[in-house]
Amino acid sequence: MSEISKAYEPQSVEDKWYQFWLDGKFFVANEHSAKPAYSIVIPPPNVTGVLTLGHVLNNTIQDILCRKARMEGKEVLWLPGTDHAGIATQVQVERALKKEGKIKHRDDLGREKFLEEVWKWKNEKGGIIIQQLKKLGASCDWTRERFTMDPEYSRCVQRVFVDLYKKGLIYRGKRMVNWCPASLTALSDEEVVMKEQKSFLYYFKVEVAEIPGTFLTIATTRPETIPGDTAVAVNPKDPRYAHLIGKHVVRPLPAELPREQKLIPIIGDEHVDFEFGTGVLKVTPAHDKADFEIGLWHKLAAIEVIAANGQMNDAAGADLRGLDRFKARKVAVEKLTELGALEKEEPYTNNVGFSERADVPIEPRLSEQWFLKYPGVEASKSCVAHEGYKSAVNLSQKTVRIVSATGKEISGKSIHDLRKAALAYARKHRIIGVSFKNEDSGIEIRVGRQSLSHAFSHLGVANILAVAVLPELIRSAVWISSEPHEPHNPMVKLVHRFIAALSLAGELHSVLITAKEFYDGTVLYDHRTKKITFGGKSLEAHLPKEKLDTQPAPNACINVNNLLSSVNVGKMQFHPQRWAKVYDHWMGGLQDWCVSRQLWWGHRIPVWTKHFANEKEYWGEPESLQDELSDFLQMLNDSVPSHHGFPCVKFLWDQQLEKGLQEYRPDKDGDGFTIFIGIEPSFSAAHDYPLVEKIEKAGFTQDPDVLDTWFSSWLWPFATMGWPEQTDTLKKFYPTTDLVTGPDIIFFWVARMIMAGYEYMDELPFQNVYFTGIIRDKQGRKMSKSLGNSPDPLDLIAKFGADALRFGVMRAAPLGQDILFDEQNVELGRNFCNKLWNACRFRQMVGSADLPIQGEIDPKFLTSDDKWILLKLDTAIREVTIALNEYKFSDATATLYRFFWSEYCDWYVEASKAVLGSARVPRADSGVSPESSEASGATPDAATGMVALPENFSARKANTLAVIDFVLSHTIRLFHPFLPFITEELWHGMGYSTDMPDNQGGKTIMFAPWPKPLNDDFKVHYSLAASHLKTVDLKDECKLDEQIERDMFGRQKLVIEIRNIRSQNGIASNKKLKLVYHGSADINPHEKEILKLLVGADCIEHKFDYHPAKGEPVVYPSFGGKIFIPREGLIDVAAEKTRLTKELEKIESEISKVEQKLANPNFAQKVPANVLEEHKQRLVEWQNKLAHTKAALDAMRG
RNA sequence: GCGCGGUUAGCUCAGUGGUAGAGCAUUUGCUUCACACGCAAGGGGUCGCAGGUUCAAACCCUGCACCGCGCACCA
Repeated sequence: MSEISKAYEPQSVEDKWYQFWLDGKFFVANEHSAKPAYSIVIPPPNVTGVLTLGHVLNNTIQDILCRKARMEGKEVLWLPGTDHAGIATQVQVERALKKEGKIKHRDDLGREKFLEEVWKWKNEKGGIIIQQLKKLGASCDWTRERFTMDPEYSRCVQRVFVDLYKKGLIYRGKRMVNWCPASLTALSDEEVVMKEQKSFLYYFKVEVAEIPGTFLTIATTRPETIPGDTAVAVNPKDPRYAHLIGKHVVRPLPAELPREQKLIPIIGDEHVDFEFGTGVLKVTPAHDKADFEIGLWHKLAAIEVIAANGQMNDAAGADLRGLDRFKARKVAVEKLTELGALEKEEPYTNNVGFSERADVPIEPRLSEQWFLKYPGVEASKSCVAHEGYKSAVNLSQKTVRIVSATGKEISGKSIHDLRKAALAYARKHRIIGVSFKNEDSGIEIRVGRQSLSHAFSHLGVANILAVAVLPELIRSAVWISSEPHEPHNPMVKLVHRFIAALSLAGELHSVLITAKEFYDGTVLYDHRTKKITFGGKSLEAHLPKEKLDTQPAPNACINVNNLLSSVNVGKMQFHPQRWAKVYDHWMGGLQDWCVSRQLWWGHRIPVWTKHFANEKEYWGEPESLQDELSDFLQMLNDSVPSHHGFPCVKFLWDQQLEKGLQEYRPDKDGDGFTIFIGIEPSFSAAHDYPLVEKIEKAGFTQDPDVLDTWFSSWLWPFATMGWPEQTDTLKKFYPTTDLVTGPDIIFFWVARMIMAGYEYMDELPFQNVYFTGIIRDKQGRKMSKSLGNSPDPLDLIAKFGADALRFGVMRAAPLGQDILFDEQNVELGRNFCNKLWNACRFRQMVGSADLPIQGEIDPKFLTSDDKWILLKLDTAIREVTIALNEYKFSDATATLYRFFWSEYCDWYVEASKAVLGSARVPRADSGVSPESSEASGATPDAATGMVALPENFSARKANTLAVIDFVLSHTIRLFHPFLPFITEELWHGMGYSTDMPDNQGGKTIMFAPWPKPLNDDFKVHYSLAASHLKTVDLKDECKLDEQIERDMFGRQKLVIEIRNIRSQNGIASNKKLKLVYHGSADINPHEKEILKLLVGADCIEHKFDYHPAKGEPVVYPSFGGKIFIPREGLIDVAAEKTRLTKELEKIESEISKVEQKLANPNFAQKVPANVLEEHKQRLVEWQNKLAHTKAALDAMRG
């Protein structure tokens, strides 16, 4: 830092240091290191994406965590990479090609050519976001960068696909799927977003065929699907229509069909809500999920009337054929009107599913797809910790350790022991819990892995209805299980019975049940209000009143929570924890995942198929096929290294699609069947492999579909580390430590990674998940390209610097809240960097060449300011460390800001100028008046009138510099995770790196030790504490740090008061004051110098006897005496009077507040002693002030 | 419908029962020898509403209102 510019210029240092870090290989993780591991896998951004503020937030957090971990001596792996983002990328490239005029549709190029274009695009744009992350300072191990379509990664994806098939979890099925007519692909449920739509509800009538002249009126939002209706459904309990079941109606469309072809049955189905519309439902099995179910049940035909592209097909009839589905809706309404069938239409608001990507309404469509039943579900369900227990539950090896929320630890030899303890506890306290075993609903409350009945049977307790559970245990030992797909009505009934049972038992008084199967509805009995609520509503809504009347008098409280099925319980922490509930809810209602996509860009499904028209055709084939395959098998075994661990070939076959669905196959092709051959990794990716060639020669073709992008993303934590081999990287860094991501992909990604982790690594993929907020603009709107409200982070970096951007975003990002982004945040970050820069610049300027950097601090010369700032540093280190451990990044930045700016710069540095800035500094330890030059031991220079340097001056100055260096070298390290660039620059520039060992900060601040709170030895040595805390008797000895704090606080109050008087009296800031101190002994000379400096006085004259002018302002220092502030010329008596009167009012109001409290007899009686004392003390202080202020006012009158 | 957040200064937000806080914005005064990307001093709040518990409530309990989000949905 030889050339120090006045302002920090980030542009001139950032690139330099990033290159320095890369050159030094400081980001590279060593899997053979002996250091403890810390790892994060990056949520891979879309390969063709550009950096957004969301990425900035996300990756800054990860970088902070990684950099702190490095400084703590951990071996850090931050594994970066990108995602191929199937649909997004394909759409993007397609659009670009169209724009370039290369194609009108992707079919123009064909699959192979189109994919070439995508790869080209990827190779051109793929690096952009990576470069941008580097600009931000991200300390990723770039040598390990991965892409989800890297050959090795693809092999993992294929391997998993085949493996899951073999486990029976992947199947092919003809199902209702969410079809996107724009991208022409199926979507998973998660890719569909519901949007409210204003539309119309159309009422049209149909004639009952068997009873001419009788009409049914049907309400629908989708008249265009009428040609696809194959039934009309009514509720069999509906008296209006029940008698019509079994008869038929005439479907109005397509109008041109003969009447007999339009007869559809009237069926009875419980699903029909007779409150809604007219109570008559049209059933369109081919275009509605619910109707499909009804169709299955009643064996109805399905007529597809909407084609894949969203246009009506031939079956829709002459009027609608070829029309877009929305145009068709209008036309259908016109047609109904024309036929006289339309009765009315009314405005109606309903929710319609939209394709998240293409933003068009999805079409439920019958289609043959690959589905996955999720693996690893059981372990995944319970692994996320909930509020209430601290996660230290370990049921393995039959030993149990549970730490309750209260910190109380319960230990037992086994779950069994705990149950016994629970029972004993319950007997003693006569507390009752309840277990249900309900065969009908399959609902059971269990303890541990066993049902309660089983668990307690050996104790002779039969038909357990009531079982006691230790309150601390309940949260972790009881859960209610049921089939996730069961309708939850029986559960609710059960809860009612539960409450009734408790009520009758007359023992249990407050119950809180939380079970995911109840959608976390709660049952709560409040003993104060004597009210029970369930799911937020009063119990009256659920239970007959007479049951409530039996409620006993309350005196106990029990919590019952769902939980614990395995050793994984609570091992993973979500931050903030509330997302655990969202996760649980989703896990509780898992639906099979449609994993195939009708796209080109992605992992092509490694399955080859051939359809056989009949058995003969089939039997003609297999021998040769078998022979060929066994040849290849042999060949592959020879050529593939055995440790690879992949079985080479596996038949996948499926003689029939799901039987029940046959009727819905659009291509009724007789009794044919299909053989599927799944090919495992290493081969499917490369088509020139002979195996594939042979298979294809035999007439098999590869499934044209690709896998959902998330089907590759969910393997990210281990597929990036060399899985399926047990690599050293995996051994060292899996499970990863933290995952940082947005809550919007909790289902898409987080939950699925957890399941994959358990399935393939037998272990959770990460220990902590931090969910960031969503970045919004100042008005709270989501950032979006169309709104143009998303600033380019690179522009911000160019304007303010990467550190400023990081700091600004972190400061504005409280845990778990959305962030309203404003450029002012970044400006604040920039200002802060500048402050840091200048504070260091100040240190450079006051130092001199002959003084060492980071000299030893000599306790002998330590002033109270020095001690104070060291204690504040200690506090800051503690606060920042705690905040980071709790993922409270905005708290950490707030602490750093406060400490550095308000405490260090505003007070400490300013005061230190008394020592550093002027030569006329007397000895602090002399204890004599500096105004008397004889006493100070220095003689005035005859020529200048200046006092010569006391002998020990340079030692004192050096000591102050040493304290400054101590504080700065710690502060810079505390800042490093947040502000990597400027801190590296300062670390070297200030010379703090020179004393450090190479691997601990000598080369780079990245490995400098993370500051630790000052220890007792340090504090005692420097008189920051009276003695080691454990030995000190607090009663006798006033704690030193408290004394230091008090003194400093007193001085700050005094300084502020004098400054205030200056300001209120209109004394210009640049005008030096001449103060008078009136007291029995003069102020400590060192203190006096500082006071002069801080309030802008050129002298404080000590007088034993002083008669102030009328209205002369006066302040009362905490160390006694009075300080007068004389004004040359006229005193503005009125202004001073106003000031004092105002102050008086405030004092009086405070006094009355405290007095009122103290006057309350209950207060003195019930309040804790220390609080009482505090209040009394406060009263005394205010009363003192009152006296002073009154005196001052009096003086003004007199 | 169910659930989850939120409601504190003009704005963005801290604040887990004991004297209402920060940053920004704003007003005033300062080219004070680190920093005008700065220094100093001020002004500004019945803590969404209503009850309850408590000696004491922004904080705990109950209800309500409004804002945001998620899930599930009836055509």
